[in-house]
Amino acid sequence: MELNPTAYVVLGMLRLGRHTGYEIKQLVDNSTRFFWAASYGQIYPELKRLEEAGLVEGKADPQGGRQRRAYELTPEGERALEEWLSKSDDVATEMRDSALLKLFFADAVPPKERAALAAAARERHNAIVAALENVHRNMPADPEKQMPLQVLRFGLDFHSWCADRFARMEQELQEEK
Amino acid sequence: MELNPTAYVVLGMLRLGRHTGYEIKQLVDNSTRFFWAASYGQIYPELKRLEEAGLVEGKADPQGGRQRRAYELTPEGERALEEWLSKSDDVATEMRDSALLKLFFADAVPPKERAALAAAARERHNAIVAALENVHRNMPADPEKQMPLQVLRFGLDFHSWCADRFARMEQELQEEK
DNA sequence: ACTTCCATGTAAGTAGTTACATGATTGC
DNA sequence: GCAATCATGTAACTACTTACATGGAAGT
Repeated sequence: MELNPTAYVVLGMLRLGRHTGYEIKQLVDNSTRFFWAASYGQIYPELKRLEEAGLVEGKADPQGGRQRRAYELTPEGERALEEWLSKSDDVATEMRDSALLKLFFADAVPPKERAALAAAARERHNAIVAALENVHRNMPADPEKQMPLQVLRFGLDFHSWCADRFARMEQELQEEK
Repeated sequence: MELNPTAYVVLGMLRLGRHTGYEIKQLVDNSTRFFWAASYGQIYPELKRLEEAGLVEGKADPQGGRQRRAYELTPEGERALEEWLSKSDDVATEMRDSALLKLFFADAVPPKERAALAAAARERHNAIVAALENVHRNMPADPEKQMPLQVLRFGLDFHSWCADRFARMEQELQEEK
């Protein structure tokens, strides 16, 4: 059975504990969204598909009069996740960066505007660094969650580097005007 | 009129000269694809839309018996491109990286496999560096194309940095097994 | 009372990929 | 003669976003 990466996001989050679709969305927004986002429009249908496939199991779990459906991994779901994690041959990186796209074509505008584009990109990455630092602060230390921390550190270094590199580009573009 | 970034890829490539849809695809594959890819399935319909909107103009330009349609920017197309380039408030970065996704959930697999994931990511970025160096070698020096060179240098630094950072993560993961 | 949060879901639309069909030209 | 390249295009599909509808609970 072929699952897409978003399905594994759901499986992965459920491996960390029993959760509702709503909670999965919160978890994604506080962690993987920086390299793999997911919306309700993906998560809820995906949960349904995964349940039909027998990889997760949902149970009604109302809180008071509020409807709620909590899911957990089945043994098959756990197996599917581990199998996917063990394949290191299909790792792919895709980027869609409109800042780099604009800079690429920016010979068409005056040098001042080129520098402004680089500055905007720098600011964006700085904002992400701030957001990640916030995530870091609110992250409970859990020996079972070493890898999320590793990836978070990667993300911090990554966006810091990008901010610096765009700052350098900005400088170079300012000098040549 | 609202255009998507892919439309601006087409406009931007046409600003560099008169081209066919086929040629635009080649240009994209040798340059922007690392931060903004585009397939024939996007390019040809986009050219049609842009022509209807009066931003590009296509003329039949057969080579022998082989049909061919070459496009160039209209003054309105040039204006639309410059206007887009002058807005630095809508620059967005989106990443979809299945390597980071796997690493994020990799507490579920033994340390050895975690290190293998980091190694695979490192290799991927090294391959991109090699590809970009190749692009660099085949790039003609043209004072009108300073920004493509700036962006190419950014890309080289970027993927080199990623390769190094994944190498470091790999080491850390090997030590803790 | 009002707002915010918890919670589930879907419909419509946009974006993008893949695979295919077609056919001429060039180089070996 | 054959493979690769030039060239145009579309149909089917997958992925993803946005906006909406619905309603209970908690906080202020």
